[in-house]
Amino acid sequence: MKKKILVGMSGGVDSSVAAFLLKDEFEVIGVTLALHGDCSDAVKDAKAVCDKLGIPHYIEDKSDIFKRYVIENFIDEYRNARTPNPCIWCNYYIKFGVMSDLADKYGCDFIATGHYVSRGYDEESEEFYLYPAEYGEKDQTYALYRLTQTQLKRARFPLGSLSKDEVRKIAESLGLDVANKKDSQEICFIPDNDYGGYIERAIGKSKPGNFIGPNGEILGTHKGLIHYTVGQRRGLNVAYGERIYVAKLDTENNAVILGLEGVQNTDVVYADTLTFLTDKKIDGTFYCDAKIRYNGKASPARVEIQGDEMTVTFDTMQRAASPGQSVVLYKDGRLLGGGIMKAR
RNA sequence: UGGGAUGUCGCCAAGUCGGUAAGGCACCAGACUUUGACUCUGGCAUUCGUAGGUUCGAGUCCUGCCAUCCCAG
Repeated sequence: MKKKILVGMSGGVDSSVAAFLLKDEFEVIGVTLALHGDCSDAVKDAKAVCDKLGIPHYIEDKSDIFKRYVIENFIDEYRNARTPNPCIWCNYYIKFGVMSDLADKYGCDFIATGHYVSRGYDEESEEFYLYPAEYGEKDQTYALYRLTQTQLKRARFPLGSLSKDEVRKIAESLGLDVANKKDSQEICFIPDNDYGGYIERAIGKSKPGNFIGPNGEILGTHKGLIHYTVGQRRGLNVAYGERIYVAKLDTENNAVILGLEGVQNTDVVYADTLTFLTDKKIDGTFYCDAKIRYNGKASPARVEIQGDEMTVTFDTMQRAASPGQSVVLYKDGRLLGGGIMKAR
């Protein structure tokens, strides 16, 4: 008898094709989570796909827990002049947290998503690991670095070795309406992409302050710290004569410190809230590859871990490492783990 | 009030002997992107403080006026 697997269906191409690919090996059910706002389109699309694939489809409203674990953290981080990455926590708490509970509820052995990552099993350590998608440009390991062995044990990622093109082709061949649906982007719970406005609606207007130039001069008035992030150039409305970037958010003085090209670069970042995919103890100093943003490639770096904090020193300068974002480590082609960056 | 200087796009700024408005920054749009950013591409002054004059033709020459800045008072 086939094992039963729960596929998280967002209504997009990726999860749809993932569900299809698992049909041979598993008894598949599709679940769409209602997490925020109006999900009717996503639900409708996912339902249509499931009907076409001939698998059951369920809808689960988890907006309360999404709000508590993802949205509130997002707002809190901005309130502290940091730049959060909500997708990281959503994957941890929702996609592989809540979904695990749902797998139990529906009697499923496994959980699958449409992430472009691959999972492997290491005989020696008897542990599962994740490694980047074959087509690197779509790799999503960065967003999954907080997963644990427990979560990994249950997870399946059917898209790890496929390209986006192939996935769309499969969807097309199945006659799925979502085959050419545009990729989702931006923060899912902020459809108009105005995160500043979203936060201000939640916690009130952010307090304006000064833009401080490279020589300590006042260059203008900013709209409130939440509107800026390290490395940002656009939207400053400061005509300095050459490109100028946010170097630092100074919460003490409610000021945005600006600097010329180069100030946003650094070769060392500090992180805490560490987590690793292995259950084994990771400690000490070692070399590996690391990256500080979702898009982009990992660069060689030296990692020094002390307790729940680490210092990552890159061989080459990195652009715009913002407190609140994650630094993710890779070793021997595998996802190792990572942490949340903080100001020194 | 005397003497000097300047007034070209939101900001900075090119504009020879008058020949039919560079560029940078900002801004806007698009591309890229399951986070924030970055980056890239495209757009962006029928008009040169203002009113006249000279000229085939003026941002560029002449005159008046206005504004700003500086030095004298």
